[in-house]
Amino acid sequence: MPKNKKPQGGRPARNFDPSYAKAGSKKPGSRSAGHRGYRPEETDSPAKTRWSRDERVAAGRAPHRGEREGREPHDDRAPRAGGERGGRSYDRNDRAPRSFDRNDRSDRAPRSSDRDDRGPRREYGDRPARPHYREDRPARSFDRDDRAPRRFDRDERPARSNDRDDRAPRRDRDDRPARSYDRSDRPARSFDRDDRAPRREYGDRPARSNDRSDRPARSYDRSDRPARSYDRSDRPARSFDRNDRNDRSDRPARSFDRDDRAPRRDRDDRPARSFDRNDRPARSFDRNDRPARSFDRDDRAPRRDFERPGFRDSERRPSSFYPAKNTEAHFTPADDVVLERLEADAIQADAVDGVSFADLGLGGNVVRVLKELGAESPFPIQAATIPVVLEGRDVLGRGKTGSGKTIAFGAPTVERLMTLWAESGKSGGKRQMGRKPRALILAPTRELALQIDRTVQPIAQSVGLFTTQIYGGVPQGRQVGALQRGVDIVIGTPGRMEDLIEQRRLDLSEVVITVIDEADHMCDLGFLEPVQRIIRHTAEGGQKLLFSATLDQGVATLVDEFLVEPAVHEVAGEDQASSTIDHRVFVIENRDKRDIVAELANRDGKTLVFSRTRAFAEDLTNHLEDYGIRAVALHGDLNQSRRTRNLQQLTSGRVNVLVATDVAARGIHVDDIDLVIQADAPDEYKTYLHRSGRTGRAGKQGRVVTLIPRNRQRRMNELLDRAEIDIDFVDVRLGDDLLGELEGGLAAVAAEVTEVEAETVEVEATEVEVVEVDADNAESDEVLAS
DNA sequence: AAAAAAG
Repeated sequence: MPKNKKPQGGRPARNFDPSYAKAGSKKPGSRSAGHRGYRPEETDSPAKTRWSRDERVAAGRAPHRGEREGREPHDDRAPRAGGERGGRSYDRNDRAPRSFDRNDRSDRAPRSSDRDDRGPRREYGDRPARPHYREDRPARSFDRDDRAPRRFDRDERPARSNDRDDRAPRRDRDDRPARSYDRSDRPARSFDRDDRAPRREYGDRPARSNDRSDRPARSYDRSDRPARSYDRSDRPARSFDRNDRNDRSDRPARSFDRDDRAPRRDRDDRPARSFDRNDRPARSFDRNDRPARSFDRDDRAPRRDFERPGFRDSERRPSSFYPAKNTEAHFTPADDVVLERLEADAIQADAVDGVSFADLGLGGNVVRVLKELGAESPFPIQAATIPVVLEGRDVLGRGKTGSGKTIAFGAPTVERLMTLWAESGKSGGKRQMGRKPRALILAPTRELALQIDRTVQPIAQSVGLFTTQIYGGVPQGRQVGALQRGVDIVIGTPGRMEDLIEQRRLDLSEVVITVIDEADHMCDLGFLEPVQRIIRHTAEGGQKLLFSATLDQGVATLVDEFLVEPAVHEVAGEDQASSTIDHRVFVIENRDKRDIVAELANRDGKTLVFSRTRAFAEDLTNHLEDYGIRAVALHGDLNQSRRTRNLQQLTSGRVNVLVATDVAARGIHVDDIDLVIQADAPDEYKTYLHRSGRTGRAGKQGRVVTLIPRNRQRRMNELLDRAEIDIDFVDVRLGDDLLGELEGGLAAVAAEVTEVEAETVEVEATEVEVVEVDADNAESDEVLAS
C-alpha cells in the first residue's frame, strides 16, 4: 500500500491518521481525556488564543515567580509539578484529568510546541496514539474518580476491561504514602549541587580555586620550560599494544585520585618539556623524509605544492581565510597523537594557499560544483583529508567547528566512488534500478543529515550519482522509493537506517565507504551500538571515515573494530575556542534566567539559545515571545516538519532567535549566528565547544554567553579548563546593561586567544596530555553520576 | 537530559 495514502474505507487507522486531528475537524484528535490529542468539546478559552502575560504569571510561567531555596529552578519542571504555582488549586482532585506523562502534553492548554499553531492539542494530536499510554506509566497519585467520563469508544478496544474494580492493585492509590507534587514538601531532593554528597569530595581537594587569578603560577611562556623532547624514541617506553590500552602503568606518576591531582596542575614539575620550537630536534614538514609513516607517500606524484621536497614555510602566503594568527608563536604539533596508536598529521592552516581542489585529486565536475557551493579553494582540513580519502585509506579527521568537514569527506567520497566504479569497468552507465548504495554517511541528528545531503547531493549529481536521505520522523515511502530506483549514497540517522535494514528495504552489503560524522558523539551511549550494527552491515573491508571537531579517545571502539591503519588528520594549532569566538560567563540568579536571556536576545542579529531540556526550550520560547521577541524552538518534542520549518525560519531570517536543545549543538550551520546563549550550562566541555561552534563559523566573529547560577561556578571552571578556555566570570543582575556587558568582553579577546593557543598546543602535543584531559572528564562524569 | 524508528 502506498505509504502516504490514508487507508481506503473502514476505520482501522483512525488513531494513526493525523488528518483526524486536523483543524476544522469537528471531532478532532482523541476524544478521551488523558489521551494524546485530546480536545474537550468546547473549552472556556478559545483554542488558538495565547495566554496573556497575566495568565502566565498566574500559572507561574512568567518571570519572577518565587523560587524555592536550594532548588535549581530548571523551569522545565514547573509545568509538570504545578503545585507551587500561584492562583491555581493545589487540590489535585478538583483538577481536570491531567497527564503526568511528560510526553503527553495533550491536556496542557498553554503549552504548545508549535509557535505558529497554538492549539496544543492539535499539535500532538497528529501523532499516532501511543498504545501503552497507560500501562507504562508509574503509579500516579491523583484520584481518578472525579474525572470526566471517559469518552473514547471502548468498543474499539476489545481486550481491555472496563471494569475499574478489577484493576484495583494498580488503581488504588491510597495505599501509597502520600505522594505530593508540591515541591515544598519533598524532603530529600535538592538541586543545590553543593549539598550533594558525592560532590563534596571536590571540597576537600587541596589547591583548587575557582578564582582563576590565584592559580599557582601557570606559565604559558614556552621558553621557561625545560627542554622537552618530542622525539618519540626517547620517551619512556610506552605501550601501544591494544590489549594494553588500559594499562597506564607505563605512564609517569599518574593518579586518578583527585586528592593528589594538584601536582598535575603544576606544570613545572613535568619532565623536561619545551615549547620552544627552536630547541626541538629537527622537525621536518617535508613528508618525504618522514621516517615511519606506515603508508608510502613517496610513490605518489606530489600533487600538492607544499609536499614538494624542499618546500619551505616561507613560500607560503598567509591564509586569506583564517584570521591572522601569530604563526611565530604557533606550536606545530609534530607527532601529535590524539588517539592511541594513531599518529595525527597536522596540516598548517596556511599550507593550503595556492592549492586547488583539483590539485587534491578531485575531478572537474566535482570541483565545479564545489565552486558553485561557494568552496573556491580547499580549507586546511579538506586539503589534509581529501587526498588520503582518495587513496582509499581509513581516515580520522578533526577540524574545528565550521572548518569545512562536510566537504572534506563528502567530495572525496563521491570522487572515490567514481574511481572504484571506473576500476570495476561499470562506469558510464545510466542509473540502474535497484542499484545498491555504495556509500553511507551517518549523522546524529536529522537536521544534520539533511544538511549533509544538501552539500553532498549536488556533488554526487555532478557525476551522475544519486543520494537519498534516510532519517526518521517522516514517512518512509519516499526513502524506500528512492532506494528501489537505485541510490549510490545514503545519508541519514541510525534509527531509520536500522529500521529499513530490518525491513530489508535497505541493503548496505555493497557499501564500500562509510562516513561517521560527529564520530565521537556517535560513540556515546545510545548511539554506539546502533552505529556498530549498521556498520556491520556494510561490506567487509570497506573504507571508513570518522570526522568530528572533538574527535577523541571515545571513538576507539569503532576504530578498533572497523578501521585499518587509519590516517589521522587535523589542523595544526587549531582550537574551537580560539580566534573568532568571544566567550563570556555570566553568573546570575536562577530566577532571572529567562529575563536575562530575553534581554540578551533582544537585539539585531541571529541568536541561538541552548537549553538543557525540551520543556525549558519551549518555556523560554514562550517567554521571549512575551517580550515581543520573535522566537522559535527546535527540539525533539516537535514533529519533523516543524523542526525543519523552525530551523529554516532562523536560516531565512524570518526569526532572529532559535531556542534549541542540544539537537542543534552539533554540525548545524546557520549563516551569521553572532550570539550563542547557553541558558543552561552544558555538562560536557565537548558540548560547550560544539554549541559555541554554531557561531564564529568560517572565520567570522561570534560571541558565546553562558549563564550559570552561583553554585555552578566550580563546575563551570572545570569545564572551561577542559575546553581550554580561560575567562573570568561576571556577576550580572537583571537591571544591568547586559548587552553592554557583552561588548565589554571584546577587548580581552586578543589576550585570551594567545593564551588559549598556548594551552591547546600543550594538550595536543602528547598523548599523555590528551589522555589526561579525557580521564579528567570521565572522572568527573563518574563523580557526577554517583 | 537529549538524541535516534514506528505503513
